[in-house]
Amino acid sequence: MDIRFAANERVELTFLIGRVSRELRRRFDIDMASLKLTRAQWRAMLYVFRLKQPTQTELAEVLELGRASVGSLIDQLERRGNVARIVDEKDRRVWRVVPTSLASVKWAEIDEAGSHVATEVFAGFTEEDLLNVKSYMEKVILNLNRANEMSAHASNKGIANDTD
Amino acid sequence: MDIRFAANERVELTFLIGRVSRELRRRFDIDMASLKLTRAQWRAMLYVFRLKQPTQTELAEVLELGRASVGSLIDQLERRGNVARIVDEKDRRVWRVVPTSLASVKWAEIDEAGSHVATEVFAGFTEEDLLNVKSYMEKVILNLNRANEMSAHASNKGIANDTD
DNA sequence: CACCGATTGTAAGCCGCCATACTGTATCTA
DNA sequence: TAGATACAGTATGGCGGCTTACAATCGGTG
Repeated sequence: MDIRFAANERVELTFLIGRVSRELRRRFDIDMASLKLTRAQWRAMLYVFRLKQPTQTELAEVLELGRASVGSLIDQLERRGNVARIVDEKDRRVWRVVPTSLASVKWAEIDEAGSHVATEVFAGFTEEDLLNVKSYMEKVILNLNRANEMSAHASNKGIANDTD
Repeated sequence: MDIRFAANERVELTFLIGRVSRELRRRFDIDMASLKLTRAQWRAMLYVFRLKQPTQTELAEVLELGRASVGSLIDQLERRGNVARIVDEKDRRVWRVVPTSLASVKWAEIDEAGSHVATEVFAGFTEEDLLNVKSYMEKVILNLNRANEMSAHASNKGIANDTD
């Protein structure tokens, strides 16, 4: 087998993944526009319902976002009447995030919108394909984590000089 | 085969792709920090070298970005001395983008940085795996395009009402 | 109790990307 | 030749996400 996947094509492949990600977000945003939600907001709502009164930090963890990002996401959702912040009795530092009754009523509809897009996006994929995609993506994440650890060590110990 | 990939899991899969994309960019950015380039800038440079004096619009096409995004990318690269804008003799509307001699000298090194990351990211992937990833991603793009066309038609003709 | 370190959330400012609206130039056509 | 139309690039402002720095609070330890 000849080298069809030279470094160059691997680079292109990372760009392709980026492109998929961007277009995916765009499609979600379009489909959810009628619900007045962006994909990021929709996703936050998803976990607000799942977690039952999560703190913002808890949300940040499951969403894999920074606390600051989640904070502004909640701001948006609060302004539009989708969630409310309620105080925690036991810890005055934290806000607990809850859906408004309005959002609860509309949730079935909102949830449906997500399923619709996801089904559309993977049209023609078999179960096996989906599992493959998942495991490929997870493997990339693992490789990235390993790389991050390595560069962290290198800078800690002053090893570095890989490209010099 | 039971339904392991319900709509819910398909949604999660789109999130996973987004996460991969974000972490990919982060890793590129870290590796290229020593070269004073972000991934987006690096990528623009790649095509500046490949295309030989492209216009900004041509760059926008190959990069699959909007013209405005490319404009500001070129601004950054120009400020840091990586590219220059030269006038087109035949059409006074356009700028042709060329690498500076400084960038040309460093290009081999810069190019290497990209290969390094891409190799790291796909460590443990066989040729077949890489081809699979590529074709899965392309299929998603196709599905997205089809969805976009459909919703465009629907809104043109006032059909819509898919989710109602 | 007093203090110190860890933790929650906010503020400010950056990057990457987008869409929209605008300027200036080119080109086609009457 | 004038006027409409198309096209290149810029300006502006928005979203999504990040980092860094900070205030308030909690919790442990002396």
